[in-house]
Amino acid sequence: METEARGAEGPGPAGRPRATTELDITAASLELFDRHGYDETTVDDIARAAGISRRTLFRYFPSKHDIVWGDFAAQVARFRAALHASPADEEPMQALRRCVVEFNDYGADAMPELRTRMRLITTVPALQGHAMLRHQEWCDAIADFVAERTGAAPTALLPTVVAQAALGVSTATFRVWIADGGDLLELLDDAFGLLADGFAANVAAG
Amino acid sequence: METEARGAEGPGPAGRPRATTELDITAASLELFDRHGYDETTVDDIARAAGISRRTLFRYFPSKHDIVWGDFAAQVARFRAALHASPADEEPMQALRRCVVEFNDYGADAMPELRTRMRLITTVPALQGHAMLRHQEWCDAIADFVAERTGAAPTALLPTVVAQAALGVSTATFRVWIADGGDLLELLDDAFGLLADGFAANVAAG
DNA sequence: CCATGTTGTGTCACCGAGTGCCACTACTTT
DNA sequence: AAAGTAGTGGCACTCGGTGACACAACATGG
Repeated sequence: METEARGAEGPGPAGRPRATTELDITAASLELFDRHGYDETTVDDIARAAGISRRTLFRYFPSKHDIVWGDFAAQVARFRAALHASPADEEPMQALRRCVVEFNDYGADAMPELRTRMRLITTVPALQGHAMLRHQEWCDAIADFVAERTGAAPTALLPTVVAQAALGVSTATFRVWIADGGDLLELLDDAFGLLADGFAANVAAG
Repeated sequence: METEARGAEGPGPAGRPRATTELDITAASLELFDRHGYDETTVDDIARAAGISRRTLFRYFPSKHDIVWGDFAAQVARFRAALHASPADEEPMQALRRCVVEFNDYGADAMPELRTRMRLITTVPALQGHAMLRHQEWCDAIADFVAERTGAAPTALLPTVVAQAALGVSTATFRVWIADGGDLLELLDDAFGLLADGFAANVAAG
């Protein structure tokens, strides 16, 4: 694939070119998961669909769970950069709110795939569990941002609590979105508004 | 074990008596995990230490992950009852705060085992992931409570967001406690104070 | 054109978690 | 003593994941 795409950029790196890409594998997997279910799809099924061997598949992804996430690390890097680039006079919680909404704005084209991915992650138990691990990097980005803005250590109580709470809010919002539909970005904006203002004002006997 | 313990209560239920208890298995497992590590301890090791067969072990616990948690479902039931019994004139977020602190008050005797358990859950990746699944019941209890108090549906945005945020706050607090020590109940009280008041007031440029 | 280094791929063997099946065991009641 | 019931253990099997090794496909240098 490097071979055909390199064009005028000169020869690619030495060695045998890669036979596929992470994106191809993820696309093939989501197709299978969506049709037959996550647990019912074996790794051999995926490898066969992607046209590679089982062993090679595990060189592209460390586990079956990770296939669903694609290149999440790159997305987190983008999120981290956006947080860091927020203007100094913007309220931290408002900056967080804005960046989270932007982070989840993949455009209308990517929405169907995003829905499939999030439906799997929020409904399949094995993936629900794994989500926590994948989200940790995302959480760390928030904790670092809050630490930077407040002057606290990234591992102190306030930054970690804000980060984990933000994760919880995101998770809940995605779950509501998958179940009831609606506009994802609007829901996220509402939910993070609640978080910034504090729940006490909004959760009252009624 | 039922056999020796039934005493004057008459004969136990028909059939062969159980050879061990969940608590015995959990105790033996924590010992092994603490000494040799979670991943390094195989299910066969645990079964041998508990004096039962591998097959029987999986009749007591659905997975190796669940062994660490013991009878968590019973604890959640207790938590749910405490929330439901909170006085009607108590602010919901304050009731939640109080109940969470009480929920984690197992007394000084149980502290070493709690530390071991929570150290495993917060540091071993496989258990970190599984924790989300186990905590879901705990989250549902909160969502139901908030729904009850606010009149919203348990699956609406506000109750789910509060519940997930509360879970995130607890997770962060436990992580700080395991890493830095201190008084767990005090930390929880502080963290849930932040959550109730809202982060905006506490997270400001400084 | 051939030799060499480099990188990716496939095959094989293996381990650990988890499950279905079935015989057996230890208790109960009649 | 016979029948019923619930728990146990062994066996074989599936599936996810890993290490080792040979092989294939590219680059470069002679």
